[in-house]
Amino acid sequence: MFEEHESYDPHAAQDTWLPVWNELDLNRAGRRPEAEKRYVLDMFPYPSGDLHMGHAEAWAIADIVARFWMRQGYDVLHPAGWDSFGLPAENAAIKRGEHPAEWTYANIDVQAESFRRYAISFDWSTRLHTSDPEYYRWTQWLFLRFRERGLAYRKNSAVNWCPNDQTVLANEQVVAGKCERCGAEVTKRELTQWYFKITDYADRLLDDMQQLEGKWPERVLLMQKNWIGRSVGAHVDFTIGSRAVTVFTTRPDTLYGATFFVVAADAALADELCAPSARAAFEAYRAETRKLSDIDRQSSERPKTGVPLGVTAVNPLNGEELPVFAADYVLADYGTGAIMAVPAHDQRDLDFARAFDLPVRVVVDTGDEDPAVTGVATAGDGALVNSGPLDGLRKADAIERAIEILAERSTGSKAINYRLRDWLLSRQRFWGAPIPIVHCESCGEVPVPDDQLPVRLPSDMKGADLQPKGQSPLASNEAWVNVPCPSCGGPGRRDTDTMDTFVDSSWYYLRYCSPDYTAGPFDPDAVREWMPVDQYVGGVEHAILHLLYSRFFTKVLHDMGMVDFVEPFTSLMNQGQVINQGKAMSKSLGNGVDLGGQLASFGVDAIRITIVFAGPPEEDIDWADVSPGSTLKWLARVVRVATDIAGMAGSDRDAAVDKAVAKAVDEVTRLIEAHRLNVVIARFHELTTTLRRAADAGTGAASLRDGMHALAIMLSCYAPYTAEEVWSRLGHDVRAGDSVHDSTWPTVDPALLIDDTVTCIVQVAGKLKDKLEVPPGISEDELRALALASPKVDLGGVEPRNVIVRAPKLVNIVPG
RNA sequence: GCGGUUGUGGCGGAAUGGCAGACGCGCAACGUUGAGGUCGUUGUUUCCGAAAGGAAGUGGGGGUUCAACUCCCCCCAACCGCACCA
Repeated sequence: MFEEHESYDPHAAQDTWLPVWNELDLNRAGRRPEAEKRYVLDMFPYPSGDLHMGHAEAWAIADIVARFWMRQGYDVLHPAGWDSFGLPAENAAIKRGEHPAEWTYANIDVQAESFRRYAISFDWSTRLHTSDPEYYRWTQWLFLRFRERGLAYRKNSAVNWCPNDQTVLANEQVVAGKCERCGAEVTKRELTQWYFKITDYADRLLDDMQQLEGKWPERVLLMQKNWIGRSVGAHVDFTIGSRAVTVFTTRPDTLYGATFFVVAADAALADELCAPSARAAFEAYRAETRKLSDIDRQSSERPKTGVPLGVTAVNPLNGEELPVFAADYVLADYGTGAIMAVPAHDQRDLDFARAFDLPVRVVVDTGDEDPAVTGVATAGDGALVNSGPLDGLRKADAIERAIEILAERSTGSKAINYRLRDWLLSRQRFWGAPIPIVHCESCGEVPVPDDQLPVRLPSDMKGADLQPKGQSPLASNEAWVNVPCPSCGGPGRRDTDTMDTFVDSSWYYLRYCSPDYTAGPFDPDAVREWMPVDQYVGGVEHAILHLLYSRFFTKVLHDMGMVDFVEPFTSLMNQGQVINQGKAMSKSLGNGVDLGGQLASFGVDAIRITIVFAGPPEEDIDWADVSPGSTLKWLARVVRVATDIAGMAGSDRDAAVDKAVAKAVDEVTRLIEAHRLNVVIARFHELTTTLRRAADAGTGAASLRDGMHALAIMLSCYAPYTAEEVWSRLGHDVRAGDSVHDSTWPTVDPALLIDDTVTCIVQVAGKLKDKLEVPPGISEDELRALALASPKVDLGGVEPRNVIVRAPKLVNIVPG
């Protein structure tokens, strides 16, 4: 009965509606001043070339949430910006003989255009770039405030060094002993560097996770918890010569089992303690240790090595003298860099003891075999033995008692230690925010006064000027480096390091609330309105870098009185990766899928829907398993059905259609709220089929029009162009401002959700035997009788032992 | 080694105590068409059966329950994170 249709051309729809939307500007935050605020945020992109499949997934997910909230009447902030400082720009600049800004801003323009075409509902007025002086001015300002609070400081220590990128790395940027960015093996260097004192916030970073429980992925919270690595134990003072040397231990109960003492070979302490007679051997060993890369050093299969330092340490509990060794299995920067070794109850100590033929003394009777014989240390619970005043106590009690005794003698106390290290933030590279400090012969470290910020990067350095040389390229720019000391006016030199780009990204979500604010990093009123972020979306790879740093920044800003919350991101979703043929896309495998090509073939909407329909948002998508072609077919079907319905005259209603629409809207609403974005598409398909069939039947025109409106509005979150096309065909004048993207989520009449009859399952011994259509209000007794009367229920004449009735849905008959 | 996640048709996935396999891909058939399918309809877990129907079935084993993909215990496999952190 309906006319033949021309096939739906998604690209024509894109060309039609995108310019109209740009004109209408419907995604502005603050459009609904009276409404409740919602803040949706994707982890902002790094401008490395054009958008790829990974971007397409992350932003599709966040965009659905943002648009859903807009349709629901919230005032939504969905901002756009770029994390635009960083190494790739610098490397590209060296290769091309340019300034890094050229490559960076050209890429940003490409990505911005792609985001627009990909129909992300950004409020473009928020646009920021961390490499803009207007932005990094405030990154520098924050650094200075942190420094005033003692949270940014300089120290000399052995640091992670990437020989390829020629820069230091934070602990978090070393993955399995390799540079997170380039994969080169990380080595150690002794350098003076800037640190943020994140360890001061270790406890609060742990404790405040309570607020995130259930709203952040469990595994992210666990990763952070393990990364912070809180250990409860004791500090114990041993005496070596005339000095006290403190160790950290979680097992003070095993003090009587200590048979030797170990100091980290690369710690200053080892050097200080070393007896003259042992010096030559020690220095040779230390030199060996320093040559090892982290990746070698961290292997637990490596045999234990070490050298005696020619001194002894006195155990404060029993006065025993223990030989002192320097070894590389003790870490210089964990605890105090020194340990008491209890080989019976610690595997590493036991391995060392066996290698060096040292005594093994059992002090906890765990019921296991003697570690000295088996080579397996026993870490379990048991009664203390050979331990003087601790004998007979169980492990937990012995730990407490040992600490009491130590405290009485002032040779120890309860202590908490963290695996978390301070955040090394200085980098010996060019394309980052300069550290706003001037070094002066007479005044020392002098902060650049606030009114002289930003300390701008020089614009005249390009290409080979930026070549890494072990110190920042800025150091060779004499005109930039030499400035008068802000304090005394004498000759000064700028700090030539730049900040880790993770500093930039630790506060961008605050800047988005008032991107043009000039009186501070953000307008406190705007932040009070929008923050914290209601929905944050990003990859799990940032579980311990960006997310931990941002939480730290927020807590510091809270302590400074600048924000009134302690957690920046209320809810977090980690989207999965887009892979191909079972493997991550990579150049070497040649299995990359080009987003631009996919969009050219199938259009934006088909790709967005294909991505979310492929599975739950947090699961990986294998592009080899999906079929954007069939998604496009369905979109075309929706447009056809809409066109047919738009052409139907009449005001008659169809109760079945009304019910189906109400149910679909009700379910879709709840599914989106629960982030079950893939299941929503199934409901869309079903609703489309319902409308198609009813339209073919030719009745209920008014119901069909309402139903198609509801579908268009819901679809607007997923397939913005197709939804607008449908909306327009239904008679709305989009150009005049009547856009589906300014529409309101359909309301549901609760009466329509109640069915006249319910399907009741009849089971015998838990197996399905019959289905009955019954009124929803049926009584238990009626239903029981009805079920027992079913011809499908054959009990062989035996009385049922039990009949479970869950009216009106189920009857389960348990035979006798 | 420690910690965690996941395991459902040929495939992606639905169902989180109550009809296993929604929805889609693929495959097949029928209709429409001059033909084609980016159109419409139907079928499609496996085994037995012509059919009606029956049996089995959510990685494996055990348990709780009237009832288990779902909750509990053990095992296996794959993946992820941390890894000499005292």
